[in-house]
Amino acid sequence: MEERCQVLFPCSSSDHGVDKRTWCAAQPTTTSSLSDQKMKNKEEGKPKSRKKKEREAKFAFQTRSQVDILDDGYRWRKYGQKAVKNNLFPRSYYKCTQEGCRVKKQVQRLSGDEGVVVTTYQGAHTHPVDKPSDNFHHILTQMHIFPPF
DNA sequence: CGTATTTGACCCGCGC
DNA sequence: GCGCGGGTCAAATACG
Repeated sequence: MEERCQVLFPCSSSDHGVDKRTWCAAQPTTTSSLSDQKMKNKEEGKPKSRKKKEREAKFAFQTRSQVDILDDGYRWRKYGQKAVKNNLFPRSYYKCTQEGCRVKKQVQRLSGDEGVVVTTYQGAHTHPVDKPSDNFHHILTQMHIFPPF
């Protein structure tokens, strides 16, 4: 099956006032220190390990595809799904199954444009891709993005 | 039986 | 201070 994913446009700040600016949050600003550590343990307050939490590079792009999950060659494990406001379709959260690789990605299908899927990547992989996908590489090329993917 | 997905609970930052 | 919106965990379930 060849899911033809046509990249529409990356999330650039040079918008024309479209309602797609919410995805451009790739700013390294210390927006908020995510508590990626154990948050469940409220018993232990461990006030340590409070370092600067610089945000990982995050970039998003939209594609026109029939399937939500684009095959970029990596293996992802779904760890969450939440419904966002102003969107009829839920947003899916994925994590790279590679050990030590904390790359996250979220997929969101736009309501209104059912064929449009927004994919947001966060972080860089520590391991090379095992199953290269020419399709995904083509998308990155169109976006002028060439990370160590 | 091991691994991935599902799904509700939980947590946190922010706006009011 | 509280409620909302968004992000993550983890137990249960599905699937090979």
